[in-house]
Amino acid sequence: MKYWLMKSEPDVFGSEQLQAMPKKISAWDGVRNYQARNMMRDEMKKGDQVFLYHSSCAEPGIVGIMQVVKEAYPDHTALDPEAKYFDPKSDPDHPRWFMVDVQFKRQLQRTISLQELKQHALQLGDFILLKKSNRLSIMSVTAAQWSYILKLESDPTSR
DNA sequence: GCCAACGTTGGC
DNA sequence: GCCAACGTTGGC
Repeated sequence: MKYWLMKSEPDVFGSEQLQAMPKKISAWDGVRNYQARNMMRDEMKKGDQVFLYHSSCAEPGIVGIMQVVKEAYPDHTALDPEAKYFDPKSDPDHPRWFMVDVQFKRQLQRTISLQELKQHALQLGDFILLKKSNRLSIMSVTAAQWSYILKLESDPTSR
C-alpha cells in the first residue's frame, strides 16, 4: 500500500463537500498535469491512503484522510466543452487525462498547517510539499512521513 | 530543438 | 492582489 498527498482548493474538493458526497466518494477530476496524471494512472492503487491538502486558502495544510477506491479511468470532463478543464486536444479514443475515485475517511483532529509542517522539515526529510515553489498537485508520501504527520496530529506540544 | 511568450499555481 | 516559479505552446 502506498501513501499520497493530493492538493485541492477547499471550494473545489473541500473536506466538507467530500463528506457530503454519497458514500463520501468522489471522482478526482480536473488533473491536467502530466506528472500528476502519471502517478494517478500508473501508481495509485485501490486501498492507498491519501492526505487531503487544502491550498490557496487562509490556512493551507493537511485537513483529512482519504482512500483510493477506484483506480485510474479516463477523465471524461476533458471531453466536455462546458467543463472548466475541457481539453480540446483530448480524444475519446486515446484519453489523455485520467482520474481516480477517492473516499473521504476522516477529518484530522486539527489542520496540520503548511507552516507547522515547515517546522518539521528536518524530520520529514525529502518532503516534496516543502520544496520551494513546488506546484505538483499529487505527490507520494513515504510511510515514515505518513506516520510522523499522524503523530503531529495528536501532539499538543507541536505547532 | 530552442526559447520567448503566455497561463497557472499557490504562498504571502 | 502581487509575484516568483514553473509548465506548456508554438514560431522559427
